[in-house]
Amino acid sequence: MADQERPRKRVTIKDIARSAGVDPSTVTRALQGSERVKDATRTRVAQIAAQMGYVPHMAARTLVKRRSGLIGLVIPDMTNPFFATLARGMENEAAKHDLRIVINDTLGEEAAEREAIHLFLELDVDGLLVPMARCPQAYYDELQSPVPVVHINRPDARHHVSCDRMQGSIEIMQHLIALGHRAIGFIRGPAPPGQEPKMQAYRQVLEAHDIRYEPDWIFRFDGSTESSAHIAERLLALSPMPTAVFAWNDVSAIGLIHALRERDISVPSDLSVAGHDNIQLSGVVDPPLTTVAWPMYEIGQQSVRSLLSVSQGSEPREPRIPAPRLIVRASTSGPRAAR
Amino acid sequence: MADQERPRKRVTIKDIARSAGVDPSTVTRALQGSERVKDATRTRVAQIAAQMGYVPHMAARTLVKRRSGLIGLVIPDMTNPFFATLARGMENEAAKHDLRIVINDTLGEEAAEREAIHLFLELDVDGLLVPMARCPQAYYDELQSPVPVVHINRPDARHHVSCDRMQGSIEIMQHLIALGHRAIGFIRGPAPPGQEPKMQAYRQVLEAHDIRYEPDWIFRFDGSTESSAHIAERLLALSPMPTAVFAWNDVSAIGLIHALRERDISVPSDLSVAGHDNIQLSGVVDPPLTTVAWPMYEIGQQSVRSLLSVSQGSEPREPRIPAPRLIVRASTSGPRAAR
DNA sequence: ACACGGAATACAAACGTTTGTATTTCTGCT
DNA sequence: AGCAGAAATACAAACGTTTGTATTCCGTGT
Repeated sequence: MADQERPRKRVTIKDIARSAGVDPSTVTRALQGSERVKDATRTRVAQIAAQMGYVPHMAARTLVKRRSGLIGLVIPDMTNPFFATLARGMENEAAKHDLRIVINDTLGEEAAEREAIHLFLELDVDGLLVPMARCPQAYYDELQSPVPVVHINRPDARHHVSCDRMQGSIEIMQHLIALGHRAIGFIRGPAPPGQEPKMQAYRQVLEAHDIRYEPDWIFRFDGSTESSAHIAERLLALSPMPTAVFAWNDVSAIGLIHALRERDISVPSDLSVAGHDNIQLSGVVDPPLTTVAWPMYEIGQQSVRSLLSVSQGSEPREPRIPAPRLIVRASTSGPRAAR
Repeated sequence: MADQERPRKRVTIKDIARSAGVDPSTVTRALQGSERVKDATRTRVAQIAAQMGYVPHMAARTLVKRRSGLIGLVIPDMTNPFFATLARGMENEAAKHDLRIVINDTLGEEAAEREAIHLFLELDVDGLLVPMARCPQAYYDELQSPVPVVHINRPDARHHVSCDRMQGSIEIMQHLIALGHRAIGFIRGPAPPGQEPKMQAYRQVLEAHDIRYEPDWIFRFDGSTESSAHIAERLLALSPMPTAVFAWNDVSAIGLIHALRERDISVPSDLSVAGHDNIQLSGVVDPPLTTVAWPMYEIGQQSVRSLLSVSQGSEPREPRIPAPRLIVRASTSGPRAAR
């Protein structure tokens, strides 16, 4: 106990230099594998450094090189596995370029987002990756950013990587219609309806098939269990009742299915339900969800590549992102009447 | 287009000094709100700094102050909402002490964990927070760490914050037994059985009630759908069949329920299933899961507090963490025979 | 008028690297 | 042996802050 190891001084390059009997500058060069230092010296220095437990001091390096080798990632909601996958794609690509990703969570709050950006600016990151930014675009423009920013899924931004945000939803709708559904409800999320590409896709496909848009068939989900119950009630009160529902994400879809089952409506025999996002549980839930998977990993990789182009001053070529993928499982089937 | 804003030079304290007609040292002091500078100067400097868009350069500060104001958090699996909540508790507490949390994801891989630690060491973090460390304890000991480390849920570590890892499981088991179950199966995770507190709790409660331990009733879940199906098959092949199953986490419980339903076994009427973790979906799934919630947010807060004590050299007092909480929902009920 | 003391500010060194340039040390060639 | 040229290394300045100490400036009391 009480082993006071704390006031342990950091091993610096000078310590190594002294111990190796060379100049600090030779040590750096040796450690960097520079050609300018003799093989023998290089290995000797490396060995001494390892043995002394040398850890480079990023702050000092950042100071003189004027770049930190860090990329700041601003995550709105760590809880959402969606972003976790995105982050992993980024890390994978960043590693190839000797860059590291540091993450800051914002809880989806605008103030926290600003703070996160500020932290990263102080950290002198080489780039900023901002998925689903909360702050207005104007903020990112004004922020006469000394650092390149790439947004994810914000098509109006100066630099961005996005996959087609309507495509997956269109496929879901087409899938439902192909099954024979004509009366299809939609569950929307917290975003204003006008800015919701899923909603746009919903209306667009209806229109393409000459199906009338029914405002009564739009429901709003706020994340709570009560919300699901409420939607189920409203749904049951409708006549005619829709035969299918397209939910804006998997959680809302699963919540709805549960609320329906409690009311003796079974999915998909009485009503088809499709989700969006392909979260891990969507395949294991009962019934397994028909849903859409976005290529988040690839988007993550691509956004790092774009960031690199931007920081080299070259306009990144329009990124090619694989399309969202429709995943048909058991929560959708033909409507009762059509069987 | 092509607005070349990139080679924008950083505004430094010297720039402000020049513009304000004072010495750089006065600027720092003004910015820190030191008493040594005249009110008028202080406000003038602050104003100029704001107007010039000054952002402090952490690297420089870190260099001279020899502390970064950063805490490194090594997250094994960002995908797990469990850790997201933990991280938020940490952020909340850290903010109170002017500290910031930076996160690095390790995918649960040992090599990545080492790298993460190394990055943080380079970053000169003031502390390390390591939940569910993968690397052997010896690594953290040897790593004659120049920085305090607090582990989460690793009771054998020098400094750690953990909640009682058996308590919740004991309550689950007692709950099942109180319902009348005597034949209870257990689904274990990837960890070796000996190191699994849930398994220990399982056996301990059985023993306390003079119920014989049946090795045949232990199943292993690896995260896949097939694994769930396989467990269901094995379960059905048993005779007598257990009347309840305690699953080591919610995902495995939900997977099992699904596999059972496909085989016309309904939960809880034919078989009770309890989970662990209280993930968001556990309340919304069908049937809603009986499970255990760990106070991750509080653990997060406490671990930052402990880190602070450790870094001040004082042995942190044994942290008081609220106990895990049993959440009884619909996936458990009395066994058929007992009704 | 003078020294005194405190308030306000300026000076300068330091933190740990990197890097351009100068210097030394080799090597091979005549 | 002498020398050019390359190879290896040393020197020194710089990056943007902070902080201990020195300096200047003022008002006050005698």
